[in-house]
Amino acid sequence: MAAAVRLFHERGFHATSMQEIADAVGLQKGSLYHYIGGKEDLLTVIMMEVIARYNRKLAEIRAMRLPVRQRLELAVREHLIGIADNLAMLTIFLRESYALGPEQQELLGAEMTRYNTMFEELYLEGVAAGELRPLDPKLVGRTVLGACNWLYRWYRPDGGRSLDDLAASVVDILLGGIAAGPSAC
Amino acid sequence: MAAAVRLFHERGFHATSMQEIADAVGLQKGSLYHYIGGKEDLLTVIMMEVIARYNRKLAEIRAMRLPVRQRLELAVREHLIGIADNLAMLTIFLRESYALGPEQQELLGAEMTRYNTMFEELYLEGVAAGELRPLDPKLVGRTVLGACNWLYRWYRPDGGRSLDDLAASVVDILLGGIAAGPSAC
Amino acid sequence: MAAAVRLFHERGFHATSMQEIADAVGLQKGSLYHYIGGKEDLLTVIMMEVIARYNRKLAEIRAMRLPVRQRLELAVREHLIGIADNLAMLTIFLRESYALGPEQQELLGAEMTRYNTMFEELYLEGVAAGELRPLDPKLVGRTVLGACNWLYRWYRPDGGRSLDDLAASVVDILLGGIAAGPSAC
Amino acid sequence: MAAAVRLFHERGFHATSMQEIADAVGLQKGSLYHYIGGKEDLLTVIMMEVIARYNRKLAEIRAMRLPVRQRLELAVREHLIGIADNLAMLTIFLRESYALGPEQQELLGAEMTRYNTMFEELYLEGVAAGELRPLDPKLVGRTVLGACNWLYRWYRPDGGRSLDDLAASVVDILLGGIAAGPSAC
DNA sequence: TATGAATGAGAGTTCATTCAT
DNA sequence: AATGAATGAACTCTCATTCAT
Repeated sequence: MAAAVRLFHERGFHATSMQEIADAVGLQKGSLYHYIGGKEDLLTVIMMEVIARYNRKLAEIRAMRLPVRQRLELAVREHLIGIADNLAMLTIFLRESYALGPEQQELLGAEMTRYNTMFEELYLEGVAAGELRPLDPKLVGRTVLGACNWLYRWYRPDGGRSLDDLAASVVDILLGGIAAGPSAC
Repeated sequence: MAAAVRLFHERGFHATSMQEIADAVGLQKGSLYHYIGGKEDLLTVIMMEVIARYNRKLAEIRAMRLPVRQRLELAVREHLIGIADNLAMLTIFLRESYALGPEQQELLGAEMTRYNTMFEELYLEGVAAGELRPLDPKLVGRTVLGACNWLYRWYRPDGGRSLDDLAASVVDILLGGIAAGPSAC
Repeated sequence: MAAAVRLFHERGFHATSMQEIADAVGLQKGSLYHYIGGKEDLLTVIMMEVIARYNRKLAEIRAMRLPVRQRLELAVREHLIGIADNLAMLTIFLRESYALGPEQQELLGAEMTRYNTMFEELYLEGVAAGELRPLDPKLVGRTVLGACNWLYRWYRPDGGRSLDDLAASVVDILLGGIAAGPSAC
Repeated sequence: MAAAVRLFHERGFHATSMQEIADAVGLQKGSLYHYIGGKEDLLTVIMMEVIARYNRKLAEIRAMRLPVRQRLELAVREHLIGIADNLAMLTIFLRESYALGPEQQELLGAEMTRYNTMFEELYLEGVAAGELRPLDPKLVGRTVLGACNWLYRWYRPDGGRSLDDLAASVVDILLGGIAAGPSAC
């Protein structure tokens, strides 16, 4: 599994052969099939693990006893950190989802919708509390989360700046916008 | 080419065979090699075309005689519309970039950096003019553009709302943030 | 095809690899797939060819202007000769039918039922004409045809006796029985 | 063994994996090798058991104090009943014999020849007694026994008619032939 | 007696690409 | 300009069997 995550991340799902995975764990490729159902299974397991973790985390955050705006900020921050801290798994998750078969894609899609919905509800709560601007919630979710997801495309852990700083900055951008002054308010 | 774009979009690069492309254009698969250098060439051409178009467009926008904030808004809007209007090509561009060989990836990366740099410079111009908040320009670029790029994952043209509206809303979110009141100002 | 027939006959369907077929025709095994859909296709084609030929032949014989008993004798004789003359194909047909997938088996089964039904009708015609004993027609068909089919298990073309003789003898056994005297008459 | 018989019958020898046999008996597949020498051994044992049983039975029948024609009728009847009553084993026996290695096939072939020879001798005894028509004994054996063997291809135990009836009818066909009147006598 | 990890050979199949025509 | 036969390497996956425990 760890080997698969590493290889799928480095070379991509299609470009990784079972032979390479087997080599990485010092087994014959046939031997892998004692542990897994097949190559796609490996991907499915990774994917499901990621989304489950994310859904769990977001549910926790929503339930916290904090002002809604702080909870939303936390949600965004944790989303970002979740990517940066598990760059390999999340790169696979975000990049290879269309490599799954239709059924698995549907399952995955349903879980992802759950995540989006939770985020939208959190946002709506913030709007109701007067802490967030009233906008199309779906669009907010997609825009904010999309901005975060893009992280996997450029974040490299060996960067100088701390991850917390970075997350804080992104949160600032998304919450406050980039426009100056009253124009956006 | 058009056939390749359609098929790469629908099925993905790896899942599309030369046979399918040949079928789509009514040729034998061997005959394709009179027109193209190979499968990866096809992808490269699509990719390069997209990024060239984007670079050209952004250069134009930057050079316009408009207040910088309007130019930046336009840049974001055009970025979004460029995706939505060429969903197939841009899906391929954003999704399949790692299917390219290392050299092509480098070439492509250089062009993409150019685009990002232009955007960052535009942003910086806005900061200098006092129209945009002073933030890490790289991060702003990546966040704003990332939010836009995510569009390819969920935008479907048959939606009820107009594309212009949608673009305007996204611009509003990114420029103004989602937080309410003076807190973000 | 001819190579497949020979190899399937000699070694059996499962024991014949695509590699061996490819070797037999001087091609790479991948090259076979320009001509066939797969290994099972090869078998299906052989099977369908055999049963079609048999159905055609029996329909012809039934329609002949001959006394019904002669037509039935001819049917049995031709059934036998058809096996002996195409021992390879008929061995495959009779021995490997369960190697087909369920759908192909059903198709094949339907055609085989057609053959049996034609034979039963011919028999019934003979009964109506008073030329054949009235017995359960299904059982007659299965018994007579089963006796013939068994030929593929022991007939070897290099035997001394002529095939016509042999067929005549089997016809005699099946029509006249093996019991002596009036007991069976 | 019972599990193997069932599975070989249902799916065929090649289509049955050791895993499936192990599952059927609630063992791990490695554990099977404490009891058997291998997959082919399993088949060999089944085969040998069948032919031994048949040889024993036919020897008994030959030795009975009955008119030869009755003994021959009995032999045919028991041959049929032996198939119908042990459809799984006999299907395997009659269908999978070519799945054996050459040596086992030779051993098996020798035993089968013994059976045929006994049958031919019984027939010859009947001819000598004037109770059976003088015909080529080898051909009689192959034809009569072939007709019987075919039973495994169509007999299904849940049929309405009794097995005894069926056997009697087949015996009648084979002994008396299907032709009417003196023509066959 | 039983496990189950591991083997290793081989299966059928796919596919981008080449090239003589 | 186009064919289509052919390649050859790579692919995922299966399976009977072995063996240390």
